[in-house]
Amino acid sequence: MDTSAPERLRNLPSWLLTQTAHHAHRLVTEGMSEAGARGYHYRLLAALEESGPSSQATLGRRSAIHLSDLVATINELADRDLVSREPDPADRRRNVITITPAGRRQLKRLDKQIARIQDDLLAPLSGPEREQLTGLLSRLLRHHTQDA
Amino acid sequence: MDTSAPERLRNLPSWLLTQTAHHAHRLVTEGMSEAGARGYHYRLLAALEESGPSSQATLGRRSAIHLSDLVATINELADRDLVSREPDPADRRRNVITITPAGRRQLKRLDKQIARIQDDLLAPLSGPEREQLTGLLSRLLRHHTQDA
DNA sequence: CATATATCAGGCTGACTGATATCT
DNA sequence: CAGATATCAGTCGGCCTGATATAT
Repeated sequence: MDTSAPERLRNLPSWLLTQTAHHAHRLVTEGMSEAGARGYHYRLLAALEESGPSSQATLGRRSAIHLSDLVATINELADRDLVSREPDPADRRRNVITITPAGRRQLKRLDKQIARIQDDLLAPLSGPEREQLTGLLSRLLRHHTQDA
Repeated sequence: MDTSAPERLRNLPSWLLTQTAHHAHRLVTEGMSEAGARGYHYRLLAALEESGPSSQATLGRRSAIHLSDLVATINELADRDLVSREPDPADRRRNVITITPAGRRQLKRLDKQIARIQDDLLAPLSGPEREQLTGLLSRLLRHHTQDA
């Protein structure tokens, strides 16, 4: 993961993207693990806090986590009492997932870690450059998620 | 992998990076698999063609592929006769890996796929914007690979 | 002796496929 | 019945750790 890679790759957008993303991912993973969490936990807790108690299916859509992975992620969070999983009396196919007070506290910790990480990640860029970058990436993401 | 994700994430650089990288990775994987290859094959063939026959250790450094994965990757390429693996008479610890004529032809095909993919990936951006993006990403990558 | 090289077994996260049972 | 929901088992690429055998 160190040396400078074949010449062909050095200015290749797909290469630059995946490599920088790898560093971003590494930083996030490290930051999350300092709080005993991982990426999926943050995404799930954030989705829960923003949208309120939800079924797992809804939560999967909102957190962009695959349903089959959601089960395990909720298990992990429920084991730590950061979320609760209750059967929905109104529709017995569903579970209602709710963030607990401890979950909100954990989310706050993770929010702080995440903010710190952005700064590490973007360290070499000026304020306007950071906005340029996020603007360009947003447009790419929109393009590739909308039409596919 | 579809809907719009928690609000917190939508403008988060680490999120934007990993998500766009995921699309990039998907496009590359699809493009490579149309030619019966995968990402590591391209990186390895490119490193080999650019630097000539090499030991596996050297190749690992040049292709940024982990030594433990190199073994399997070379196996796959050697099975298809795209590279050859010969013991080095000068240093019997080493294997000399060489790209074959078929390997060069395959590399050319992959080069074309990769070029096409960059265009898909960056479709919504203008020429100057593409340069902005690669410039910013290059600086990030340099920063995070140098000092760590 | 330490070092370099190649190999193997295995783990991890994130994303995904497919099968199944249950309920609406 | 079709459709939604939750679950479980397993795959995959990319990246990584650690152990081992061999040669320098």
